[in-house]
Amino acid sequence: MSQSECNTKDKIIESAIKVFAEKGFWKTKVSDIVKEAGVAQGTFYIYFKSKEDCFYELLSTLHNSMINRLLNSCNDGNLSKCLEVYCKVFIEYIYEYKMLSKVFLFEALSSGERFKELYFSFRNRLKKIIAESVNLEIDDPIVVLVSGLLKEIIEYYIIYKNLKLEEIYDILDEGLKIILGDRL
Amino acid sequence: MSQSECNTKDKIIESAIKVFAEKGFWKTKVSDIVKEAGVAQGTFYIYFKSKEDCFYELLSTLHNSMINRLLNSCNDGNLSKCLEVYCKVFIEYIYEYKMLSKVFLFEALSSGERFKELYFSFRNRLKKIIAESVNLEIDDPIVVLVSGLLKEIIEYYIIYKNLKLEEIYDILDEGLKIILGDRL
Amino acid sequence: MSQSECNTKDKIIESAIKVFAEKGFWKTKVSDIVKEAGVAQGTFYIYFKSKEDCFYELLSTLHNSMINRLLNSCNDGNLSKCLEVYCKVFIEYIYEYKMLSKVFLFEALSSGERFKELYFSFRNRLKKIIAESVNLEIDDPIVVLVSGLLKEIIEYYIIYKNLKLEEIYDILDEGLKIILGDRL
Amino acid sequence: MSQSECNTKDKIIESAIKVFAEKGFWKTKVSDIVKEAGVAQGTFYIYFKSKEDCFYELLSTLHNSMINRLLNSCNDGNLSKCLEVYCKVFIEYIYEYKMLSKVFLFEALSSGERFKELYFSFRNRLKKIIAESVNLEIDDPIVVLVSGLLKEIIEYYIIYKNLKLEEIYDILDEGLKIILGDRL
DNA sequence: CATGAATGAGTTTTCATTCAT
DNA sequence: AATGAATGAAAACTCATTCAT
Repeated sequence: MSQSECNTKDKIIESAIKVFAEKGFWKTKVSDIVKEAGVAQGTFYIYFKSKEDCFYELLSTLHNSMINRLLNSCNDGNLSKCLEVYCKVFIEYIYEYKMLSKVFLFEALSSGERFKELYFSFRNRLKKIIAESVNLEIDDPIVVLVSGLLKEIIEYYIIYKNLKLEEIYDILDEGLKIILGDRL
Repeated sequence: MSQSECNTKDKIIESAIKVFAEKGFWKTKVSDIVKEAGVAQGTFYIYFKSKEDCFYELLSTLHNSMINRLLNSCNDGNLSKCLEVYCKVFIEYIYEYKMLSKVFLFEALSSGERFKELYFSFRNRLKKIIAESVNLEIDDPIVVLVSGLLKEIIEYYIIYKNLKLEEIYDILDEGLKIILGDRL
Repeated sequence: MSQSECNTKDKIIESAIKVFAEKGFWKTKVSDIVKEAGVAQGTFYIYFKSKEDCFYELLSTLHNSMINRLLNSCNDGNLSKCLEVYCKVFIEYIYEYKMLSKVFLFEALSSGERFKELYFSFRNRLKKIIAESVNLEIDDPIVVLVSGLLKEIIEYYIIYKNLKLEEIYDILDEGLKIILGDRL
Repeated sequence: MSQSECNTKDKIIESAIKVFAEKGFWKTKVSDIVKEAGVAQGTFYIYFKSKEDCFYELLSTLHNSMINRLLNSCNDGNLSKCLEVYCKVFIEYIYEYKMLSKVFLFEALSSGERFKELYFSFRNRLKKIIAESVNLEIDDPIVVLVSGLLKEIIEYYIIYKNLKLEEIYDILDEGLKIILGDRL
């Protein structure tokens, strides 16, 4: 890849992330993205087959980057220690990219079939990581509860109430304490 | 003539629910709704100011009907008994209107600011009912966990995995047992 | 005509005049007129074949009423005295129905072929009256000048500048003095 | 390729002028204009925000071009000579663009508030030029009469009666003679 | 690669008019 | 006569995508 090729696509991706985060999938126009990126309308279609394609690529990339960050965040032998770390790293990540996450976690489900699949594949990977960290099956009630707790924290306390990270950690800790009980 | 054939607004609402459930907010066209209802394009605009307005009215109605069904479902003096009943009634309702709920619970967040507000106001009413049934504050970790559990069950086991109602109840029960522990 | 028939049509006419005067031909909706009149949409079509027809009837009526008022305003043997009276009565009439006149004098030309014809037939009747009052042909420069003076006064000093009637009369007098010169 | 084939905006403007002249503001559809221009519907909206916007731009341009032609038509030191020249040049211009002028002089008043303002600003510029050419104030009866004479000639003898230019000049001369009297 | 003008199918919305009651 | 719900043909405007330069 030539340097300039790289830069142009990166510029577009950066802008796409920004605009999608602001407006959501359905309301962002390709023209918004290219204006933000400072490139011509046609340039967009050199790098992406369509608006949908661009969104899809962004989603995949973000999901992979999240999963990787999670996997690299805990090498502790103590398994249930890892669960806590995973949850905190995940929340921290979401917190950092609040607007983006809103789109990538809550909009995917309504952006078409392809996106629904992508979304649930991500959810499954996440649950598997949680499950393995406590040596349980993916459908174990403990895993279900942790997954629900995370979703609730993100939707309600990060996106809606916009609490500070410390307050959010407290809510997480109290939740995990109840779920894990003696296991901790 | 049956009731549904008689009343034009009802015919449109029925069709709108059906089409929104199938296609989601962004992909349904007013022309889809009126075709389904067997009325003229202009007729839609006699009863609704716009597609958005129609969606909003449907959402409000559905939310109110859900809340009312919940409130009428438990007169038991035993509070924590009510929690279980509420959860089951709620899940049963969602289960019954699976496709619709998908749109109304997961699409609202990405259909514009008005809808986000409506969604969270519904969420709050729901959490308040849950909280009161166990005599706790809305931000008590127990309430947070129950809310997350319900969300997880709906999103994963009803919408995605499409499990049978009994299996879903089992998951709910196991979850509640862990959350409530000795309180049961 | 029965009493109630009369009343309904009159109510509609009154409202039509009001709404046309406010919004002009193209921007008034039949629904505006009937709302103003307090009758049903369909009632309009009992009395008028179409919106255009209604406008046409109003125009004709108004024109006739103007012409009649003019003709009855001067029985003086002194011809050039009549010219002055005619001009003042005409201006007074226009002044009284300012908004309406704007529509009926300046909008007709752009509301379709039928209306253009009606407008010019009115103009001709008016010029004939002016011409006869000074014993001249319709194309005599004096008549041309008087007609132009009236149009200018209406358009500029009544509609645009919104002057008081006395000021307008002064302008008229000065204009007529120049046009008629020794004839006065 | 000729100039007019080359430039898309010019093609649209040319077509817009033609269609507006034929049908007037309210009856021309954007689809008429683009059909005439041989471009796609969307292309229109690259160059104009709306039909109204297009009409406004055309009006402004035409007005400016008229005013400029007038201002460049007389350098004579003899002021009242200039008045005659101005009137003839103006009438000649109108005569040349008969259909267009009908729309632009008589329709503007009924095409919305913006257009009314534009129309009267043009009228004022015109009257100022006339007034200055005879060293008088804009509200001097002489100016009022000249302005009315022009309006009458255009409306009645050009647009309605469709006389030849020479006949029209005769009417103008006779009118001016009466108005200016000894000043000539 | 990059451009950006051009495309045109697609969608919402309006409103004069009809007609069964 | 009166109603007003229903109609459906228009019309304006949008925007993802293409393609000649």
